[in-house]
Amino acid sequence: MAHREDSVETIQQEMTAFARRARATAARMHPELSLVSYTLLAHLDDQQGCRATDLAAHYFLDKSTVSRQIAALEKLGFVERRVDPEDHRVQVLHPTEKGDRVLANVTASRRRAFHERLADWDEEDLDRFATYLRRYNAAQERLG
Amino acid sequence: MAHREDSVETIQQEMTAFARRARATAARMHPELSLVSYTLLAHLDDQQGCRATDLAAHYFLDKSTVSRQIAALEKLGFVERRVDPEDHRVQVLHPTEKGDRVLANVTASRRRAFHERLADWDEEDLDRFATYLRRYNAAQERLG
DNA sequence: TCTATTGCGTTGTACTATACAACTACCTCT
DNA sequence: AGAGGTAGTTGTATAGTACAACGCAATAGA
Repeated sequence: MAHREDSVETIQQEMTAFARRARATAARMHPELSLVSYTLLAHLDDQQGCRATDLAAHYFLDKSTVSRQIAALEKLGFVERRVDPEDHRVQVLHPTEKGDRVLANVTASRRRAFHERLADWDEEDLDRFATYLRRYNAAQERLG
Repeated sequence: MAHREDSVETIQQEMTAFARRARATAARMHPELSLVSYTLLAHLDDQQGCRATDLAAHYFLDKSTVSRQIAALEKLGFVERRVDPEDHRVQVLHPTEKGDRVLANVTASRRRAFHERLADWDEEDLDRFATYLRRYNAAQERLG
């Protein structure tokens, strides 16, 4: 009973602490691509291109936010727009070659940072932690 | 080997997804107190009052940021300043009664949300997850 | 004791991320 | 053809943040 309460309390505190720090840490370590830009660019890469609207829906962002983020990424030469010939309202977004390079660098660097943080964890703990996080995020998505 | 990689990749993805969403979720659920205000106010409550400089150091925030956050909390009537009679440069910050009430409400509501998300977890998983999060955050702090 | 340095906090300025609302351009259905 | 919906942009506003310049108080050194 008390134990359950305590664990939830700790989870809350640690998740909160992490959330508070995350953006600033990411910005410090990867100045060339903010956490949000990184996520969007990675999604484009992953999906082999998609629409701004899809990004907005997937990340619960306003379309205006996505529009500006994409405009910034385009200005940096990391993303290009291809107007859909079937529907001229639609722009399919793709990473450019330069965007791919930067994305690969940041991904590698993020991966290094995570590996470093988790260096002394054994495989079983890593696996469990990954599973817990996935489960937690799924629950949060489900419950809003 | 591959397994280790996969787990780290998942942890990275899920932590990133969580970080991206956290502030907006918090703001939606607790409009009266942002994630940062909440954290600062909770710290004051916890420490039985402290200085702006201490908050800045503890949360790796610029002193100007803290100054403005505190000003906002004061304007809302959630925090009061008591000039240290020993050192007139120093203001010791305390939650007001109203601040305590709001803090208690938000804390309770956050706690409910976490309990809801974690409702179907058994005690052992909760305990492990809490431990992992603590370990992860400690490593991140240690490694910058 | 006078001065120089340090520490605490505020204010000016700038930037990023974000939302909401109004708008344009385009598409689809009747 | 007109109505209504969809994709994306732009205007406006807000929050959170940092950095730099400042003012005031305290303290250490000559």
